[in-house]
Amino acid sequence: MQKIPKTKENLLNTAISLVWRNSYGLVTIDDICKEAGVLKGSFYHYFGSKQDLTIQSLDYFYTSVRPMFENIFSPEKEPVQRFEDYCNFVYKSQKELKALYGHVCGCPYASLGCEMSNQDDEIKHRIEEVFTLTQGLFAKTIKDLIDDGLIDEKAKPTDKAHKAYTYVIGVMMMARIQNDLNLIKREMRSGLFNIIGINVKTPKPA
Amino acid sequence: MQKIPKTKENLLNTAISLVWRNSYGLVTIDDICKEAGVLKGSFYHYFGSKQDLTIQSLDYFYTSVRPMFENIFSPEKEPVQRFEDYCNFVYKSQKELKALYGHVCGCPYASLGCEMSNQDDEIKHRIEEVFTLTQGLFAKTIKDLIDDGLIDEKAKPTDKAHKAYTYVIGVMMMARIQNDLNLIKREMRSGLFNIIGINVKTPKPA
DNA sequence: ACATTATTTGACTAAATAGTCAAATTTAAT
DNA sequence: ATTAAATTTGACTATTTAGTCAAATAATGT
Repeated sequence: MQKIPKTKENLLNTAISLVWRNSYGLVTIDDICKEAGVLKGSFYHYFGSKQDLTIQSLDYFYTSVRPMFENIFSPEKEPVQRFEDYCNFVYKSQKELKALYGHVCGCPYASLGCEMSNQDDEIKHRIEEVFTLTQGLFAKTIKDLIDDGLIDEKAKPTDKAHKAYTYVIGVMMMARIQNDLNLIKREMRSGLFNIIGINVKTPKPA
Repeated sequence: MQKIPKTKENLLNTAISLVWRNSYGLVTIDDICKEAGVLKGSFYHYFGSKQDLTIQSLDYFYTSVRPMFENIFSPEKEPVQRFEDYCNFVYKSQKELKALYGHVCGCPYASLGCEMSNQDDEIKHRIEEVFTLTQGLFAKTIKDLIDDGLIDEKAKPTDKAHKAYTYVIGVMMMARIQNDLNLIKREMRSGLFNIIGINVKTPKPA
């Protein structure tokens, strides 16, 4: 873990924030510099282009997301609880973002991927990587549900995980497009549990 | 139905095509004019801005999509068949687009909505309208499934329709991001039928 | 045929944007 | 304290982009 210069980290965080709540195409290098309070020369000292910055942002962002996800999906927890925690985490994060920026921002990987993955293979590759890892966490949890006899094992865990994750991306998209936080509250957990086959009752308090 | 001048229609179609396969932010007015073989002066004769063009494109595009959807979801057909036809239609369209442009283009409303609906309320409004209408078609079909005794009626049709449509949007996003047509083939029908509660067997030949 | 309206042309401006660079400054190492 | 490396500064260029406009051309109605 090499330490990142302050200005560089500032630019990375600013880029993530701006692209997440707006879009890749709408955010210019000037925007990022202005918001970060950094001059253009400094930007080009650390990054070769917007594409370069974006790729480094994705890597940088994932280093902060990964440990959270591994905590949420920790195998030491009850599998149902992992999905509960996941839904709560997503809702809480999106609520914070909406409070900050006035918009439901959705999934940064899905939004960026939708816009950019048919333009840039490096971006595409990184996003697919995140998708694969997250689906892996889903699959492991579903496997544990089966092993615990909590759901029946008609479908393969990886298949269920894939469908469940696809649904989650759908919810995040709809919530962003319609700028509706309640969509996440109402539809994320219930739909996810439906697809996986968990008995849907009122959620346990976090 | 007033007739649209040739040049204007050309610009509308070009804009739809370019934005669909790339993105809103990446496509410039110059791009659209160049691709359409139209000079900028003509562009501004018909449209006031890119935003104006986009809104008119959405309206124009939906006039061609709507009758197709109403045919697919015609109440005279068996309800299961409607969903079969819907899946086949989506797959076929995306296959054609991929053959033309080399990319899975996904749902134009969802992609544009993701990028633009927190920037522009008029665009957002039109996209939500399409979503509402499509979910209505889903809900009607699900209601017919219940009436025919083909699925049990635990959940409300509108609720199921909403979850089903959310899943469809998820599939379209994943297919676009990963540029993978097979995702639509493999996951669209099976996931949709699962959520709705239709017995999933091998699809009937179209 | 004539007048009116719609459309097209192409050159134009102004602003935004990406990217460069040498010199000045700060930081870190010996 | 001195040197070397890293960082910052701010002014610079070139290109792209949105948008304007008056004149020329084409289409339409009478």
